[in-house]
Amino acid sequence: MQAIEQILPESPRVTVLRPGALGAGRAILLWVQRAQRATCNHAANVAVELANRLRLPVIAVFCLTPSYPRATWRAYHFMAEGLQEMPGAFSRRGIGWILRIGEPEEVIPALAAGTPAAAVVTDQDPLRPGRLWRERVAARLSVPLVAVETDVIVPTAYLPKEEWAPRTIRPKLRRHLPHELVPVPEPVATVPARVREGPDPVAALEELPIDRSVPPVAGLRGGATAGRARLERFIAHGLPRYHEQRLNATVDGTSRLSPYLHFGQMSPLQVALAALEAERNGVPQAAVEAFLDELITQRELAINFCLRNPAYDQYAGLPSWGQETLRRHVHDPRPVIYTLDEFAAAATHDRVWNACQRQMATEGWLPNVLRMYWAKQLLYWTRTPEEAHAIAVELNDRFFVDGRDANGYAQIAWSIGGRHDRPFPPEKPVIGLVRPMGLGALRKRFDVAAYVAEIERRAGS
DNA sequence: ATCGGCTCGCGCAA
DNA sequence: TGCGCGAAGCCGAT
Repeated sequence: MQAIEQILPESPRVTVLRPGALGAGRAILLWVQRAQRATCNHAANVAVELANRLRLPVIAVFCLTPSYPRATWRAYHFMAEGLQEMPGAFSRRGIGWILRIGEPEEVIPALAAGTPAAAVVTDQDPLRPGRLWRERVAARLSVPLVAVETDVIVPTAYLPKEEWAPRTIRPKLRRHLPHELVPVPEPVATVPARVREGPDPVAALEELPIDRSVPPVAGLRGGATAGRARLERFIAHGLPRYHEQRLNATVDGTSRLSPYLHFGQMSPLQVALAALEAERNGVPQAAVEAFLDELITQRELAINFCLRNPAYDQYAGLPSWGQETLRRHVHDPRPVIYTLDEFAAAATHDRVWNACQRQMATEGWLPNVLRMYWAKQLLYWTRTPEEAHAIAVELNDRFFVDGRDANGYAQIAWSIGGRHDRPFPPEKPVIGLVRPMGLGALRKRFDVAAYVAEIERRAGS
């Protein structure tokens, strides 16, 4: 039997997680985990090309697991709406679909043995839970496992070290963009798979032991179709003035695509190509440049942080200068201390902060500039910076539809401890040299009172 | 209204 | 080894 390494495409996106000879299987399994979409998916392409060569069908599998840390009804509902579209979307490429409830390390090896599969192809995830799943599945499989990276524009293999700041990663990413910012092919399976198996994912949530205290967001729909509609709306209305308005929390000028990107319902490449297309159609270059810096530089810096720093969601993940300066001020008096529950209930003395927390709790989203203000204020109202960091992660992951995401962990590390940032003297009480961000910074960008009034109005109605 | 200075550490030039 | 410069700030001088 042929070794898997010999028939895979030579690509920095492809990693063999379990080497070996191809099994005498009847299908290639495509284990869908992070890239929950049927198009613009390099993992699906590798699976289809491999299967076509072996004259086998491709079957996509998704494991709906109840055990994901801090799994909420809100996030799972959004994800499940996306999963509902997948059997149809995959069938247009001749790919089958199986949805199973259970842990990947049980479901995937059992399915691979039962089918039987010649090999398993999956996507990549920079976060700890996804990496652990892949390790455990690889250990239990008896056929090869191949991971294909499809949720970054520039493959992470080109960035083997932890990057210091946007200015260090930007030129490295830029060098690769001419080669990476091109449409991906959409090969169709020549041996179609007709299998459609598994419960309706939204209905299946009823049975899962997830956190029901955080309900789905009213009026927000998950899935590739809703994501595409939002992308088109953003390109038409938000993108042309993005460079002027992205820090204005009272204008809906940001893309709000992060939940769709988080669950892989959209590909960042597809979004970037749409922005470049808009530039050819007359959208100002400065606007597109500012947007692509968020989508590519900042997003892939966050992914690099999570992939290369084992403490990405912990206090130890802050840079040493940040930890040291916070340490020096750990005994500075704090005017008031709140508990996690008081924060979660938006019950502080700060109306602006409470408005942020309220929007987060009801809409599962917050404009970027307010995420920073929100996180930085926690330093003043907790006993230690470790506690501030832990509370930020806890509330981020509980309430945001795009929680448990590399972007969130990087943004918290930036806000609280200056990761990817620099010191800002003079040294101030509590925060030391960490860049301050008070109401003044917000007022420079938008009408803060109008923002608070709008959130309080929505909460009252 | 705009501007420099404030600190730290990286990346590059020399 | 030196030098320029930076995720979204703040303060005070002009």
